[in-house]
Amino acid sequence: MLLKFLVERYIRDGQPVGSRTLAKDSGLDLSPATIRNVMADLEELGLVRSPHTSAGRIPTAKGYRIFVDSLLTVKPVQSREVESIRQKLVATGSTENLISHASDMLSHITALAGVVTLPRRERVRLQHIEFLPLASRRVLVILVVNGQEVQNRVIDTEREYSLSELQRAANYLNSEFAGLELQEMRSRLLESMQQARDAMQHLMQDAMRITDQILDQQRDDDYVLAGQTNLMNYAEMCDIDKLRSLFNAFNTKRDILHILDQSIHAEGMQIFIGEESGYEVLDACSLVTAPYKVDDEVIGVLGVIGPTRMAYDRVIPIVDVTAKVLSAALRQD
Amino acid sequence: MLLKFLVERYIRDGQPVGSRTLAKDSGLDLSPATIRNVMADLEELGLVRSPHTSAGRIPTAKGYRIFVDSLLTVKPVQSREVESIRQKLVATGSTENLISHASDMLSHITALAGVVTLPRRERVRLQHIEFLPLASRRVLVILVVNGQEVQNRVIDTEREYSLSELQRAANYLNSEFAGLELQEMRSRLLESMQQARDAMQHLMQDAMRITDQILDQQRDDDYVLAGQTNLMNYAEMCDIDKLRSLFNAFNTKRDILHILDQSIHAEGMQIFIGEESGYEVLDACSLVTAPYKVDDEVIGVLGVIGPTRMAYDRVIPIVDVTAKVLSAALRQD
DNA sequence: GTTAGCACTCTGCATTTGCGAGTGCCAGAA
DNA sequence: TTCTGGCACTCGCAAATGCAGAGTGCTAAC
Repeated sequence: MLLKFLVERYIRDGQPVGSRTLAKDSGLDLSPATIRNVMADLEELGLVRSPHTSAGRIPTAKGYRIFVDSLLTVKPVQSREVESIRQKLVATGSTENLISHASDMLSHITALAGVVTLPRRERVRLQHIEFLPLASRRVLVILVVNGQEVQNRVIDTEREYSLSELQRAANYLNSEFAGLELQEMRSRLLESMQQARDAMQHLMQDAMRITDQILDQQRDDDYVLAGQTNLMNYAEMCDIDKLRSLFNAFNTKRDILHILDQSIHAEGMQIFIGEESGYEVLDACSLVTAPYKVDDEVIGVLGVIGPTRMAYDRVIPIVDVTAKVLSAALRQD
Repeated sequence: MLLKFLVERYIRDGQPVGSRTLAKDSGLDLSPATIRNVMADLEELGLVRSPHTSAGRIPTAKGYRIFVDSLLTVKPVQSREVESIRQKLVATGSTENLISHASDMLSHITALAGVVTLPRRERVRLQHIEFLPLASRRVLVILVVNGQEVQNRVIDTEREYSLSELQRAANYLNSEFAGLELQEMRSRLLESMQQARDAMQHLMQDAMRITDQILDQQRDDDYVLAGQTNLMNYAEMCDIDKLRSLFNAFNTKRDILHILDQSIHAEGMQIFIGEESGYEVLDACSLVTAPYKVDDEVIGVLGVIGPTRMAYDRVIPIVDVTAKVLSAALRQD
């Protein structure tokens, strides 16, 4: 297929590619004229376009799509790259560092921007809860969930609680609910509160509010971005206005998260090319993502953002293995 | 002083300013020719320079310096702006959010990039400590310090501890050291360990390692940046290479932190103009900073980064009040 | 179906040209 | 002494021009 060579060539050096170069370089033994005819067909199909009448053709998003879906032969990842990813990640301690290192690795190896969402676990398992009195009527709640994640919130309580009251409450919750999921705890707590209304009523309500907050927060999650500046290297980004709105989108996070959200639900790798994402700022960009999981449950997604003209054959497997390595690293702890 | 009008004019519209415009617009009743003579003098003093023979003059860093030091008349901050800062910050809960909101406000109001270092308290006061067993020989240590800051670390212990052992240890530490500074705790702990060597020996050692870590971490601090994209609006930033290295510096943080560090030690506001900062990436930038404090102790610094050609008369007071408001907001909790 | 050839179009680049803004300097006025 | 008007000069910028190169579409022949 001629499209393949055209896309490869364009990816390689970013210039519109014409019939002559293609004839010489593609290995196919065809004259420029024939190629011109074929290219005219491709243009009619909407797979390529010419930026102006007498320049070569460049692939459209649709063209890239076909290329990626059916023409692409991926390059296996250098085993030494895999090793460097693995080592970097395995050595890392906390979950948060793990995520940001993964993002770094992605951006370094691909020379694009790396992005990794924070892991979101469907099942948040309470391990330990602790109330600590601050000033009057303010209580610090510390929650340990999922092994070693610590969350904390300050709540304003309705009345003042003594230290021993708080301890009793915490003891109760710990003995009763440790090991359970927050969801579960929430409903059971609600139940038992309806039966007996005791002095802790309000405090328990507050505790519930916190669990709600935490469950909520799990939802509107976040991501870690690295190597944005890599994107400035690409010629198609020379337009400062485009660049600004892209960076703004990175900061706002909302739109980007929305796209990443789509790929977390679709099992397997996902590739958004140019305008496919539906967001104007990403028109000139592609996004290659792969979900990562723990215990066979998808808990996040990682990937890279770069110009549509990225080296898919190299990037795709890199994203893939990084997801696998990250999954493995997360399982460990 | 003529320099004043020149700088003001240049700040206003970014064009090299010539003798004619200055003669007409400065209010001084002088002919262009006179002004030309004066400007020649200024150039000799190194306060202005002409980008090429027949363009007007633009201020040098030295020129800006004199301008801000002795010629500047600051505009009082709009009281409604002060109010919006105050409201935004007072409504905020956690310290971390406070910092990032402050940064946001700075960047919004000035239309430059806002930067705020995380507060670093010399005295870290232990409020509560808690050990939680994870897997075998791994213990999660939760430290509450300074009112409501929660820190946590996982440590690998030498041997396995039972839940009750851990609780005893925590109880001991809490009853003995709560309210003390970590430094103090550290030395006392060391002392008592040399006297009696008990079963907890190792655990205590580990606890101490943690306090060390936390004290360390206080040192290599961090900052929150907002509105970087604002900088892309300025003509002097059109050069994509400059822009990239600037953004890289933002990401690396090291150099920026170093500069911010200088201003944390210098009481009062600090202004770095262009190459004064000593870092090449900031050649075309100025940095206006003010320290913020709690209980009369400087614990951080905030400011804005923008082109040398920024509206100092507006920016300086804004940075000033933001520092004050942030200080006040931090005192509250 | 493929190829060669031809006329045509468009861009990129360098060169030229003119204009305007601004300067430096000098001689004369206050 | 200090300021001003005038004049020649210098540059940069922008528009105009011309040219070479790359690429196309089309048609006619293989």
